[in-house]
Amino acid sequence: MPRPDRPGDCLPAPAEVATRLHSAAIHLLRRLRVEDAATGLTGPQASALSVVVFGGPVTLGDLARAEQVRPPTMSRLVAGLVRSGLVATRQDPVDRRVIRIRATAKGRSLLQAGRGRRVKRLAKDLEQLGDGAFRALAEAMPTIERLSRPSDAPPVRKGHE
Amino acid sequence: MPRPDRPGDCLPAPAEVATRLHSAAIHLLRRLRVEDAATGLTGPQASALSVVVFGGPVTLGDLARAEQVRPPTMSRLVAGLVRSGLVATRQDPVDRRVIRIRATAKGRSLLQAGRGRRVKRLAKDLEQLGDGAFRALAEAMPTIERLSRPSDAPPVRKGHE
DNA sequence: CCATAACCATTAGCTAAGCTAACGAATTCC
DNA sequence: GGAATTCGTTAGCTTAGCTAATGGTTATGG
Repeated sequence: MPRPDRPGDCLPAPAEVATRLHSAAIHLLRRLRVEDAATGLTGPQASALSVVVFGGPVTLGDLARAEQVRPPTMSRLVAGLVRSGLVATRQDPVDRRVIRIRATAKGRSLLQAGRGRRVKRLAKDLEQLGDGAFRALAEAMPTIERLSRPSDAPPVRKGHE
Repeated sequence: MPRPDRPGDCLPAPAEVATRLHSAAIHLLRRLRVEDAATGLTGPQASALSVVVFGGPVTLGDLARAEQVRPPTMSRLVAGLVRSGLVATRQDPVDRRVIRIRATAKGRSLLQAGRGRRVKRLAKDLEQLGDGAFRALAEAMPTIERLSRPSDAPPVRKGHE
């Protein structure tokens, strides 16, 4: 078992980390998409729903910014979620240009179910990882999330749990 | 500065790691897509080209399996790469059903250029990470790649450098 | 106080990526 | 040699992204 953080071992080049992270992200999403299909949600829909569930009532523009997507794209995503009864929109009474989007009870429970399903899928692999590898992953998560967020992170609380 | 791997600190729940990894992968890809656009390649095209460049001549079916995609999808991706002159296809002389896909010189140099551009984008963030965070990320990379690959990893060498 | 500017969301129209089903060509097997 | 299998492609659909243009609301300023 290699001692990972001894001071002398050579760090990989940033170029290599960037490329491998890119490739890994693509393939990870492809794997998880299989599980997401079971919820009836696509990846982007699930991600947007997560923001709505944990971030409270939010406007479409905020949601688009949080998801790093253009307003028309988010408009269509939200339309799908409304059609499925997972979120509800309401016109803001004070500024009638904006709409407030909030999750329904159905949306909240579906998100929980999706999480359960995704976990069940990864559980096997996470078990096989061994304590060291899992710990390494857990410790890298904040860094990965920071990299995944644009340099000026929006104030919208992503609220994963 | 927190000492990260002391034995007593609590590990996060696998459910949380799974969900956060899912979300981070989505957002990371969205960020990198901006840079990929500069190469004229989309994410899936760049990923497939990477396999062809480092994996040597490969059949379409192998490529589809390596990229976890159905043959028709890969067929279209390869067609785009051929149209751009980045890969060349040739019929296998012994089994004339299969085609051999290999990278052109243009394809190899474009992949290098794309890597450089992606690195330049991430370099700023990687610098700001600090040594500890970068090291944590580097150490988690093998684990992430393992999670991103289907349980029975295909024998095709992905060869990221 | 009304006109113009700015802002928010949507519509229209495009491209890319993913899928299944069906098919043509080539190989293998009996 | 004919049937079954395998490989790749074609056809047709859905979703996700984008830009440009539009309509409705609010803010500004002369």
